[in-house]
Amino acid sequence: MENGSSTVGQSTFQTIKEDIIFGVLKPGLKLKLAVLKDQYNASVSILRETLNRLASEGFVEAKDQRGFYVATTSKEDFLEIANLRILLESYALELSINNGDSDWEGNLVSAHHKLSLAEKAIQTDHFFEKDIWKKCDHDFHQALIQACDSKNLLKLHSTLYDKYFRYEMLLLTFQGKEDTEHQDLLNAALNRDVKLAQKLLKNHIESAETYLMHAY
Amino acid sequence: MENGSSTVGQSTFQTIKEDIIFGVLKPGLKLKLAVLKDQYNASVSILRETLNRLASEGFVEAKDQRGFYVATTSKEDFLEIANLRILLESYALELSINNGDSDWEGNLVSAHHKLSLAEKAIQTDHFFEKDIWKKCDHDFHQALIQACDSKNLLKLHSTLYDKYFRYEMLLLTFQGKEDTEHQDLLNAALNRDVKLAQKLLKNHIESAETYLMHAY
DNA sequence: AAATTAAAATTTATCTATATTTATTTTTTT
DNA sequence: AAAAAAATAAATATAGATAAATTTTAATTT
Repeated sequence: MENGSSTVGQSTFQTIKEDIIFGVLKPGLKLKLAVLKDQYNASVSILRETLNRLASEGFVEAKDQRGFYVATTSKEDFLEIANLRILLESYALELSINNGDSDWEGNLVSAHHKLSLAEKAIQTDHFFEKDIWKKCDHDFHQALIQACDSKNLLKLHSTLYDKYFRYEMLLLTFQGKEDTEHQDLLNAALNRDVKLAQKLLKNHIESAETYLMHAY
Repeated sequence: MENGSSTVGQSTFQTIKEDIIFGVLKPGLKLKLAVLKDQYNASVSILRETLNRLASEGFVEAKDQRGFYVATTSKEDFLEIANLRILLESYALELSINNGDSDWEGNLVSAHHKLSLAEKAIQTDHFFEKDIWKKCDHDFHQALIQACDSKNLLKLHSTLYDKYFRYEMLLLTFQGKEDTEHQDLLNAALNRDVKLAQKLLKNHIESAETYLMHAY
């Protein structure tokens, strides 16, 4: 995973965050500075800055005087996150649908197209990179709510999405199911049907939710 | 403002955060490390950790390679925050009212009592510390939603509350108005009337909102 | 042998000094 | 006056040193 970020701090942050999301760094793992130093080629200061940021976002737990740990996972935590994602994404979706112009539609159609390509690829090509699909899924959901006109909301949603996605990665061997959910969501959004879009979104998140809960 | 926090990092974080919320550090101010070093008696490492955390929460803006700034304020930002607060706090309130046991009621009554004392004090005693009142108001709203049974939600709400509160501090000379809003909210919660409580909460936040918008 | 205590080793938290970039300001040149 | 070059300031990054706390290990006691 390349990281063209400008500073060492930025790229270390990105890398460790992704390693947590994709399960490379397992829940509960103690993040010893000396180990991370070698593993990520960064100094202690940079690592502490990074871990503080990640702790603030909730991907890392900072225990006073006894270091940092990868945030633990639980059924309860997952349900909280799923419900919050529904709440925020539904709200953002409504604003966005009522607000979106032709640029919004264009970007949305584009994001959906890329996503459907990735979904096809992932079904045939077994070695298709999960992180590409992740990015497409993320971009599509971002595109849906992009016109909500609230930076604060987009930021909150983005973090929540990442946390939700982490559970998908941890619990799913694969998200191989044939589905028209994204297509339906796209259509509802383009038809400016807020209620339907919200309903579909809720189902979309909850269906993954149900599926994931079995894995626990 | 005392800070009995365990580590230097924790207390520096608390102090700077409060200075931003209470307007000691003005919006847009450049936070030069050399200056902060003297001002807060902390080393560069600690300050960078702190500022990274605050940036992650949105109280500070981190510009790559050109340092940290106190987050700027705007009408739009304030409206976003107020609306998000209504969304999250309403949702949490519903969960909490449906969930709360007698402990919850007890804490709530207690928090309300302290708040009303502080509100009385602030009307007579002109030198009554704003931060005490702030804490009481915060504690009351926290107590309302405490039984929502979602750590993620409580964390998100807490940050949002602080941001909202910052605008109150920046724009309000004083919150001197006689009001029964908190009392009404308490009663609705104790009566387990979700709809009424949500309506009152919305009014509560929006009334301050209207008031603050005039100040801009 | 289990529990307690003492000692040693590890790790975190913190600060300082320093080097390296990058950004900004000032000076010089065209 | 605009562009280029030089000088300055500030942020970023690293390393190392020290103190304080935690964890592990060893020794002692019951």
